[in-house]
Amino acid sequence: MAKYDPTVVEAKWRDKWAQDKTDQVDLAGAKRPFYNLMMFPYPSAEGLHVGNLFAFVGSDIQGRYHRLLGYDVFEPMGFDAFGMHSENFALKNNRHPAEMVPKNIERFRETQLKKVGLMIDWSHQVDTTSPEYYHWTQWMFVTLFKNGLAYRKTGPVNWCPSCKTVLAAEQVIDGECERCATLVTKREMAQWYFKTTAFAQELLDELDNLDWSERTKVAQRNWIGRSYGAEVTFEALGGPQFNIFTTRPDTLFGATYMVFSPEHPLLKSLVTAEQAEAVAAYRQEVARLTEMDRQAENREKTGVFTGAYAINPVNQKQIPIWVADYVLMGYGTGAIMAVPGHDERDFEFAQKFGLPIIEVVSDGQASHPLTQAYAGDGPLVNSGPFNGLLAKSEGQEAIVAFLAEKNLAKKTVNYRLRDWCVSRQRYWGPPIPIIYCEKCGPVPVAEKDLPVKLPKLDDYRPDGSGLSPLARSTQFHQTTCPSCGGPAERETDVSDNFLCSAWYFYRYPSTRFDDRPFDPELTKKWLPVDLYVGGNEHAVLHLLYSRWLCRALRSCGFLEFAEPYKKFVAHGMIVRDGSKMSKSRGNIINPDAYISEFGADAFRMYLMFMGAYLEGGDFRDGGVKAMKGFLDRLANAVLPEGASLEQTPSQDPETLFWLHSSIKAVGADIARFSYNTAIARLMELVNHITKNQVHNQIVSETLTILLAPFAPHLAEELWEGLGQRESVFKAAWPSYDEATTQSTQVEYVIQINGKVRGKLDLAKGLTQEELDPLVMDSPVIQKWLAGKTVVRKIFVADKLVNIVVK
RNA sequence: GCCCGGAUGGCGGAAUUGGUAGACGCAAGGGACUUAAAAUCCCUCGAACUUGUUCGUGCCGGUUCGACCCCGGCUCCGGGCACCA
Repeated sequence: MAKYDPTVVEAKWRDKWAQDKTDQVDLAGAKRPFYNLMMFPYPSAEGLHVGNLFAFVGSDIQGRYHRLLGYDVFEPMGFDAFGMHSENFALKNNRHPAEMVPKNIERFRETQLKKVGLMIDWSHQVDTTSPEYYHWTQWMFVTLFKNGLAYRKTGPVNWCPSCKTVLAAEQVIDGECERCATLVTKREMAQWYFKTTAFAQELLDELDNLDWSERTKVAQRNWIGRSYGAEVTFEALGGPQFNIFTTRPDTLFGATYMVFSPEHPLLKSLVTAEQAEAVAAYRQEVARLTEMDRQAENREKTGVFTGAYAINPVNQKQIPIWVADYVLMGYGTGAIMAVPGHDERDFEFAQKFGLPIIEVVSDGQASHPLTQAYAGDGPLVNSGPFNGLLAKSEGQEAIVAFLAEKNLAKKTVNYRLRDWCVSRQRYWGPPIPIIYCEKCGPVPVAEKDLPVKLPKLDDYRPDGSGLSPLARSTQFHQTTCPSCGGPAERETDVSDNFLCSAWYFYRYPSTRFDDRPFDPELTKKWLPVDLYVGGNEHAVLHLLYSRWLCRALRSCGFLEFAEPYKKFVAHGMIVRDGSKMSKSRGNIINPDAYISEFGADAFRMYLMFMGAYLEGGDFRDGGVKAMKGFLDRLANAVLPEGASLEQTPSQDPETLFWLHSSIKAVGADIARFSYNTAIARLMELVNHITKNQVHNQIVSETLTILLAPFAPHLAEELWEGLGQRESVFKAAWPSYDEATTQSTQVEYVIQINGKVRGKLDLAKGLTQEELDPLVMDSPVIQKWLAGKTVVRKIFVADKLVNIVVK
């Protein structure tokens, strides 16, 4: 087969696959289930971008490869269509998301996704905006609420003034809104939270046992942020007791003042009359700051004395209590003991406000004024009975034990992770299924009344009032209490879009059930997901939320496993000509144009060839065309024009060597996601076949199967051309003979003092004794040995001889 | 600041355990075919010079018979965390 027309060939097989249901799997009857999941896209109006395709194709190769290995592969696709991305886009274009989103989905699916040659079982789609789906998203909420894992609380929240909604901590990136990069501010609001912190320890510990990309695990570990320390009880002079958290209880004797966070509830009762005004002013000033301002790098410390004193439990010293915004209410207890001698921040603060600095851990130098905080280890000094103990290894234990006896300290663990704020004051999301009754309080909507349908509001703009646009619909928010039947009001916020995506993969196998979110039998059979491929940008968002939800559902008795994904692989990012793709640079790749000109197969192969899949790649314009050229050569190597294929197996040792080592290498490369080298192997095999005019049925069939995961349309066409009736994906991945992959001849490298001086083509498996005379007699080596003394000879079997001379 | 990655020809990138650096491809140059071009095929392609030798995997040093690979110290780039006590 010479040059082929990808438009014709690909359309033919697309239709045939649809007609024959080639990509569908018998979920109930599958014997070797393999759940191959890719991160579902949000159907933006711009259409599928090349990053989506890069991700999908790399995942699809795994799906197709596993199918050829004999697995029943389930590779579903869906649309993550609720959320601010869709809504903001609709707002910008003055349209209604309920009209725009279905059109985008249609376009994504029909004119883009289906043309890429993904092995998707379209009979099990998920659309998070359909009531059949968000029925169960709401059920998740109700279930979590009933099991004490969802609660409502008033407190400071992250507010995006542009999106006019609150955000979860995970959605605030460098103080800015993840969606629109507007500076996030703090606002006091009543919001719904999920208790993510309830499983912080488990989520962290289990990372060690997961088969995940290491960098994803590192990101999660950082985010969960566990630190060991102690909670110590101080007493305010003539006032209440309060707790502080510290990771350095060994430095307790060095505490020269205390700091309360401006949001600390105890502050009001501590402040003295003289300082009340100053503290109130300071608190107001802090409240006005954006998150960005407050956490800005190198920002000078600010703070105000409260007038109150605390008693240090180790030595009964009275130390002043300050309020400062470098102490955060959301971490630990919102109050700290300040040890300026051994903490940089406290040191800076003490310097600025002239507070005393005491050295309690010796840095090994004789007595000297401290010019910076010393955070190293060393013997305790100025610490009464504890002097001389090694601070970190001995002092911590001893001082905590001493206080614990009086019930004034205990060892604790603190996490950076916060509970997940799930309320959103927006329109385009699943309404939170809660009803507020004056008598009964917050009551979940009865399961029989789910879903709470999102009403069609013509004016769905967020108004910044702190209430969702749904609050403007009396018809929506006025209802009756499910518990007592009295008049009640609905919650009008919708839930965070990340709730929709935290459970979608449970739904795929069970899309045909409308009386349960997921079927226990099918879930048992297909979950957890065997392989999940996606972008690392979700390392602490989607991946953490879905891990948490899995544990939550298990603790509620709905799942039998704790981790949703057996294996997660983070693919790399694509750049173009060495720089990031962006609209402003105008260097966005339009996949459709390449696909219509060179075909999906050539485009898939180029995407996989341009770099390491796990690292990402650099897209160069000529690449797709060159890849089409390779596919033409490959087609002609499989079905040579003007020649017929010999039907008996090839006897040529060189051809057999190439064939078997290609099978071995391509399989191994796919297994380790090294697609670029797998394709390079295919090129080498094609080069061998072409150069040596190998016209052989078995060679052609093998090459076709090796190609199939990468270029499925062309593989089908060639397979048919080879006289096969069934899909190539019903064939089996070829096996290879290990002995044949080992050639009998080996090139021995001869080094003199580690430098290559010659090569000898000899039989494999020679012993040092056999090889030695051959090496020593070879003229090239003789030349180098002349006038030298051989000191030593290093022999590496089947590889090299290194002669060390003087 | 702390924690992860990474740096290899003109370019994208290979190198499975410390053992031939530059696989595979792109671009470029030369040639064949052609009236010509396109397409295709063949050859060359890290650098330097004395043409068979020296140098060469971000920089400096070390270990080793031998280092892109291991160790110590840096520089730059990408990512994560960051006033988290």
